[in-house]
Amino acid sequence: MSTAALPGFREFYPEDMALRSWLFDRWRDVARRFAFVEYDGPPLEPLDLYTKKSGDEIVDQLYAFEDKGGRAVALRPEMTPTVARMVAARAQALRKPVRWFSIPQLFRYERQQRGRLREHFQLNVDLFGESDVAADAELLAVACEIMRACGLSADDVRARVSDRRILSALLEGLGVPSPLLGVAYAAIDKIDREPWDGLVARMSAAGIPADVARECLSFTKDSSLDRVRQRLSTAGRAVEFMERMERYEELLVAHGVQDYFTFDLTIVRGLTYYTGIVFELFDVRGDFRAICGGGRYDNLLRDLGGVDLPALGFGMGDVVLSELLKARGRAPDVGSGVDIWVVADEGTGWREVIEATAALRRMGLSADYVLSAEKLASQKSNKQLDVARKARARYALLLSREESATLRSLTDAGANERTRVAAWLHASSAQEFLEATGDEADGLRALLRSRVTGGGTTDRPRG
RNA sequence: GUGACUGUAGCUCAACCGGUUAGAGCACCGGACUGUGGCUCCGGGGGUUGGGGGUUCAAGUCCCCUCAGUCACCCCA
Repeated sequence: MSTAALPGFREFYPEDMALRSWLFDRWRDVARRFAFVEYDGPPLEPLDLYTKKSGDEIVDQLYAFEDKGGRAVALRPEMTPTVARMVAARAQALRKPVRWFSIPQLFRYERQQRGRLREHFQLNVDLFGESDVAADAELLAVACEIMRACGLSADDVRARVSDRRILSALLEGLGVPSPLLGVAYAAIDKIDREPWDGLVARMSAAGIPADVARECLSFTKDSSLDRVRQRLSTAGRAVEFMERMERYEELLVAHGVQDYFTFDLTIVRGLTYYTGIVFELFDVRGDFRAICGGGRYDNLLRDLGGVDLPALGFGMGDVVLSELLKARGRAPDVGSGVDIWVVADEGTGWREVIEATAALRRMGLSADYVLSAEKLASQKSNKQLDVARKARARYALLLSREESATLRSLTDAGANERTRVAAWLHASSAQEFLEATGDEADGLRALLRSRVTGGGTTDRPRG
């Protein structure tokens, strides 16, 4: 019996955890800037929550079992049913529009591949109670600004945007009978992955004339807003959807994210509950799976037995995005160590080191030292500095007698300064330190200010 | 769930046609040296060659099974 981690489940060593935290920080920060607030729900849910609405294929891949009370339960595979239930329960009381986000860990039992595990963390951003297309644009802007916050420009990633109502109107206009729209969707979904002859053959076998099938593929493949508008000029309802899409693009310009926007009718999202504009984020080079996907699902809350509230949202997983960031060299330098390494020098010992370290820690700095009292006594200061460098400490504080010390930068040669330890040794906060030191210890003061104001060490791009 | 390919130290890789005690770099640990530095030198720990079975005088190497990973289907958080 193996006790290794289960297939498809990850262990986060500190360097992995640093990247994950870095990513979560960016997710939360952008969501906050867009005025979304964070919520969470249960990781374990009644099995029925998913079997009722999510479709059979998702049910096949559920982590489902019977608990000790005989209940049929499942680890959550997606967040949407949970948030729909939560919003529906308080729909009357919530101020609209409702802007919520969450970072749940989700589970699916399926064979793993690169970018697809049995567990992942997924940012979910949802907006309830607003049917205006402005909400659709706002939602995509969140996703695009997250890309920007991660250092990914429109040269790296693009949003491909579609609307199934436009696609279906177009296909029907081209001569596809409405009962066969599903067949056409399936073919269009594979438009870049399979030879067209095979796709046409499959469509004609299902009853779509071969020339119509070929026209469907070639038109959707190279569709632009202008071309589609010309083609749909006579179809009344489709024109309304096109005008909505054009308005959407204007809004994206105002949000400053139009560079990321691409109109692309070949996006066919799998989930059946989408009702309007849908989008996916892809890396431009096409090396990875979709980074993010979402859209409008105006009927879901009503269908789940709740209230009738328009809704839209997206999910963005941590796996593909992390891989993309690493592959493009945009992942942060996560090897950074502590702020200060305290060194015993000139006959000082463990007592002085620990007292100084404790004071630094109370100020809010991270501080470390040679933990073994025996080694601390025997190791020369240079040996301790080597240890500090290997630990990637940013500064070393060399304690000497007369309660003074030298602050030495380990990243910036020559940036040294003397400080009187006695002045701040008993400070219990950053504020006390700043008051006690006055004009002295500029380096320490600067370090402290950068730490207190949130200038982290983990947001430097890797070279 | 189906198929193909790949598994050697924490990482990247060696090991001739099947032939002695499976090696190297990086990383880690200890020491020497160096008083503005991410050196240099010496030493050390670390492997049931994914696991099990088989063929053979002899298996990291060949065969079978299994587990894991990668890729393509399926499908898509």
